Amino acid sequence: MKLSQFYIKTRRSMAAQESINSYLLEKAGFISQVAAGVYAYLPLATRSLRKIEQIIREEMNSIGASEVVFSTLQPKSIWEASGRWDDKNFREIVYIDKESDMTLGPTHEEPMVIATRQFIRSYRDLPVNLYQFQTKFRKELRAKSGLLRGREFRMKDLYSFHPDEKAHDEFYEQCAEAYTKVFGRLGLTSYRVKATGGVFSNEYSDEYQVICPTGEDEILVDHKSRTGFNKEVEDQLKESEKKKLERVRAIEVGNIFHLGTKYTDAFDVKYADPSGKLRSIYMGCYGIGISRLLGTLAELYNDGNGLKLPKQVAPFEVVVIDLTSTKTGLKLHNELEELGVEVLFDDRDEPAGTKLVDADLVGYPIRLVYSTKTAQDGKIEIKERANGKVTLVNLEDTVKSVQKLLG
RNA sequence: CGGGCUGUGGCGCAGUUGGUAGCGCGCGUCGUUCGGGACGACGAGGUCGUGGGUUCAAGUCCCGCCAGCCCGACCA
Repeated sequence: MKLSQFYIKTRRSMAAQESINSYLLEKAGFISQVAAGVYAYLPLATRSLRKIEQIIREEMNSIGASEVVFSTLQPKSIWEASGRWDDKNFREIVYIDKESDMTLGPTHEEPMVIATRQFIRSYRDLPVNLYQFQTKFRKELRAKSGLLRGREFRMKDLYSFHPDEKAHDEFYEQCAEAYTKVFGRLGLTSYRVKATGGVFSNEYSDEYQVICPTGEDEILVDHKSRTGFNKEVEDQLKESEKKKLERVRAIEVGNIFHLGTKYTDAFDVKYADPSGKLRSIYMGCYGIGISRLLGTLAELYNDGNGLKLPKQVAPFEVVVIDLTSTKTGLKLHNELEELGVEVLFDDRDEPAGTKLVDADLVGYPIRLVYSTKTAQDGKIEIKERANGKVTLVNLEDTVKSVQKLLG
């Protein structure tokens, strides 16, 4: 891909911002703010979000879930049926258009139950595991911290339906393992943290938290087992238990809930067991904040010069900068692209400094610079963004070296 | 929803005791440059968030509203 044909607009001057993730993502041209807690995802962010979603997609598919795309617009009747329409706490966070009696979906328990109930009549129809990538809307009283708490945000939400509690718990654990894998693949160390169920569930929930000093949650963790407790439930711990835990700030990147039969019973959905007896359906829901993950990664992977996103989520793997008047850089780019490497060629008519500064800002994991200096010895410079390591390799070995670095 | 701060060319900002708006970057043209956001010359670009009010005169003073940021409360 040539940079001139791809929309990357980095910013030279930016107002100082408290939030590192929105400052850097906006400066590097990933996002553009629309309103408090509302951002447009520009081409760079779009590519990163896709890569994050693909990793999640693979892990969700591997535990037997099917991807769907449900509607964002939801009629009032959906909420009335479950009784949530009259739940004041819940209603306060929902964008409602009173004229059409429609809402912008803040979550999808109800639509999932409604869409599946006619097909879940027998134990043979269970389990059902559906997930989607969706934009959610919630009236945050105070949007803040860039992508970490928005009023509009990307989310992966999975809903599962099971014949009994035991079956649900088994899937719940499978999903928990999948979540640990997802965050690991993204380059994050996640902690499974006990928390209250909030307005969604009367039971406990498990949150997936990533330690980050700028996070808004306070949790108590055990590093060895990668587990912990949210501050909101700490008074239920014994002093001796608390002593063993470290208190840290963190960002909640995912969570999983036991919903029990709350929603299925509300809609009176039952299935027939082998003896023909009608039974309640057990449900769970499992969320991952996609846009929040991008914010978290930006928050953790950066330095004074810009972003350092891990290669599995960086918008491109390699950038090629040719400071000579030859076609060497372009040819290299073409060759890498042929091989399936996500490579960008900076073909702008800009001074060297601009290209180098932008490369650091966007944070391409691998930067190739070909210049008259390196050309003298028939070499090219390879720089790794993550550790700043610079090596000079023979021009003909470039592709091999890049592939080695990309693993 | 309470408290604080801030709204001025595209972006970042300055604007004194009220006197009719300026700087840097970016942008356009030309030339010189080319390994860390180059340099020179010329040029384009602003109803100062918004609605009232005070005044001969308001970017500047007063009041309301809106928006953004931060703290708190709240929050899958």
